[in-house]
Amino acid sequence: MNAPYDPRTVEQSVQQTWDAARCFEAGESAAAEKFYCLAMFPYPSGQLHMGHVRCYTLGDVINRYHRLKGYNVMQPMGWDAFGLPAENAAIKNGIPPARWTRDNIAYMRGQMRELGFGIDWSREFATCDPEYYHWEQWFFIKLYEKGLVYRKSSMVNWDPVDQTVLANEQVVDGCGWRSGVPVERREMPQWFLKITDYAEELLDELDRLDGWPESVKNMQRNWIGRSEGVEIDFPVSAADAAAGGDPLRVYTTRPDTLLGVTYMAVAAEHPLARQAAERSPEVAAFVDKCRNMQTAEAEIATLEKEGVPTSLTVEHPLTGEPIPVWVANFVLMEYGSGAVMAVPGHDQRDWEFARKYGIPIKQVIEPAGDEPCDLDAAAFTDYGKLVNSGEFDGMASARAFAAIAEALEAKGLGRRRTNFRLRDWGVSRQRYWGCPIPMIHCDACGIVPVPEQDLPVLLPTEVTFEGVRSPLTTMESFYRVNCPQCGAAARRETDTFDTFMESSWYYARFACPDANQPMLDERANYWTPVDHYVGGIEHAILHLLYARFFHKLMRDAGMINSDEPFTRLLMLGMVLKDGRKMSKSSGDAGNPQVLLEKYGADAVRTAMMFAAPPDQSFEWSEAGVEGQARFCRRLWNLVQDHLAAGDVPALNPAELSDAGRDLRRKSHETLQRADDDYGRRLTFNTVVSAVHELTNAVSRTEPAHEHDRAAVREALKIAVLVFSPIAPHVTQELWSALGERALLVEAQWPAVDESALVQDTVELVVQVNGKVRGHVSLPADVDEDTARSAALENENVERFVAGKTVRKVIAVPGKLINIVVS
RNA sequence: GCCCGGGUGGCGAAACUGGUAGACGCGCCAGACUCAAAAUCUGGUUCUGGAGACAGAGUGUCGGUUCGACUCCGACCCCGGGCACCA
Repeated sequence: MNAPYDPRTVEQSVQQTWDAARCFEAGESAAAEKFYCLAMFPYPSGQLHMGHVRCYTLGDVINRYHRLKGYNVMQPMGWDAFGLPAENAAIKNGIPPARWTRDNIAYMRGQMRELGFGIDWSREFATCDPEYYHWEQWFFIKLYEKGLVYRKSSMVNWDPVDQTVLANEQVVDGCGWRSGVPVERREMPQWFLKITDYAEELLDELDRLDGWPESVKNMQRNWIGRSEGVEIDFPVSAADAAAGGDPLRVYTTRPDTLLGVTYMAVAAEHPLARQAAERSPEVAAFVDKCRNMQTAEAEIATLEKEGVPTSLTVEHPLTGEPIPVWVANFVLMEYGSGAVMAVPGHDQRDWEFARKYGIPIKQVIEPAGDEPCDLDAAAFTDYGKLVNSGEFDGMASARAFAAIAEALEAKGLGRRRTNFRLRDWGVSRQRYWGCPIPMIHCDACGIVPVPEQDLPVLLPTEVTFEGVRSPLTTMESFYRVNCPQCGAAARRETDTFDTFMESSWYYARFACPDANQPMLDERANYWTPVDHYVGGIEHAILHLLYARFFHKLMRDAGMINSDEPFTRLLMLGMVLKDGRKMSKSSGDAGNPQVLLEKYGADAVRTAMMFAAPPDQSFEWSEAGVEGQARFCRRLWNLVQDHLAAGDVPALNPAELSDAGRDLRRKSHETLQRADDDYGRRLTFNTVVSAVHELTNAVSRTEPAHEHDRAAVREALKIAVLVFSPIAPHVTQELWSALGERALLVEAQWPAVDESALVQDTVELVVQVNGKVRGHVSLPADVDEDTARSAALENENVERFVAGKTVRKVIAVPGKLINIVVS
């Protein structure tokens, strides 16, 4: 290797070596501990952007580090291939989504190979492969049979541009996440997965996910949103009961304020509101207005709180007093029972509403301490002590909570209840490019699942688009079927699944991508859970929650024996360009291909790792790449110069000069520090710094003799090995140049030689009143008294101590001495 | 409004357990090599003063704890993310 460093040549040849040796093909083995390393698979949008480069480089660094540490590592890759952009491309350019997707995959796979990711390509699949979605359909039917799937007509978010239903989470600020236009509300029959059955477990298990960032767990906790409260029935007053007798049911987290209720508020869609509308034109007009407002879907949050009184009253469950019922626009039909008890004294929203409409405000809680409380200015919303509450007076809120709950339970008018904010997962999409929902609608038999032997329901790939609507809805060959039960003409479901379905279990399928009977086999239990999952912060809630849900579904179906899918989680910050998230529109600066051709994969990977710690968002700039290309070249030249100077003897620490010993200490410090940075801290930016420092130390070292040159060789080998997870190509080439015959990916991370870390002399900082005034060099095992007198003898220190009284001397062994004077 | 992060040179950042703030890199400046340029190498580079040794100031702001604070505590300002008529 006497040639000058040419990254493209080196990288191609090293990649061929890996391919020939099939280094990254993983198999189940009892010989070493398994390590499943996974980065979130990409949507095949066309080409990689810098966000992808960051994500998969981080994944690959973790992969390669764990190989060096002796694990049996598996790092797979696949494609989240269903989704809207393929359809949009088809509509725009007339290319069928399947072909567009396959072309993109081929191109992006090539880019990943060029970047040198150590991926087990034998496991690759795309979610649009029938062999994959076959099992998703199969599992959906199993869940249907278990009662975890249901069909419900419900209000949905309708995107008028994309002509499809959006999940709540796909609506951002009232607009579709892709189209950007305001969503409308429509009623439609939809398929739902009962994720709420698992709400409790999904929440509780977060406490045990020690390998997850606290911020992500918090986001999931908020999303699931557990609240502890009481469900209370307010009987309809006798005069109104004739119209239909069901009590008005509400849910509250503050039963301690029950005696402060002065009105009830129900949603416009609530049955009581409809009932009142029949009798009162004012109420009917208001209910109508609310519906229109929701259809227009403006900024709900800034909406003025409005309502109308009905002539209905209910009875207070404890006192029997009549309470007026209002229809209010701030009550959500979808949450709880669509009705609330209003306590204007102790809820700010209820307070504002009461002030606006002149409804009485009654104080039932007073501050336990000295907090201010002026019900003319605002509601008092803290917990406190009960007043004006009869037998409950004087109780603290917490005790009153229990006492009032018991009193209600005794009367049969209430019960304690845990509520969740989480809703069931609507999985139907009125789109073409997705997994067909394996159901058949028969006039006689109703819903009939597609029989197992007829799976998969294949998505036709030869289609033509007329407008945005799914071609399936007009494709007779697809939807005209005979009912599997009665044989009569029936209609196949033409909706497809939300693509979050595919990404909810792909990680398990990678363990056994060819499993046939059924979707997973015993290999899934060898590889899962994923030991380290890497991906973008934008998936902190939905994808991760759905995947956790699916894992539990697969566990309860007997296919998986763990509770959680991802043991350790690394959430990447975003790669920004001009302050915005990187995307296709970012132009050349965001195009890794240009950089790859100019500087090579090692430089691009290193620059990306060096730019910032992984969890931090940062603005990408090309400037750093050139610097890292320079560093690769320096390392290359350093190794060449070293080799050109001839052979070295076996390392003998006893023969080293001071310079040799210093270098050797630096080598082993680097090894120790990098091990911690790679394994525990996940700060790969500081690994790059550490390798730079070691390389600088080698450059500066002037070997006194051949023994020192042996220390230089050791330093170079450590630098190369430590650097290899980040820059795997150049390091492989240098590794073999340094005389190693086995591949670097098969090497073992060396143990730190503790004796090399020992220093005979240490430099102590001397401070006077906390300010650095000098340094003293002393033997490492110096006693404290000697250190003190040496510090006081320091010339510059003397100047600051002279004429003053030494009050105290603080000595931190091996670090510093602080002399306190006055 | 509530819940998380974060604020350090011209720039990206480091300082992990309270112990030399600015490692490492980018950029810039100077020098070497060169007819010249690029590349490469060497040195310098927080600010202010000083030829320099050195001194003073300095990690968003104000205050506190401590021999000693980027790090801990209290109040506040700003930036980013998440949630939000959730009863």
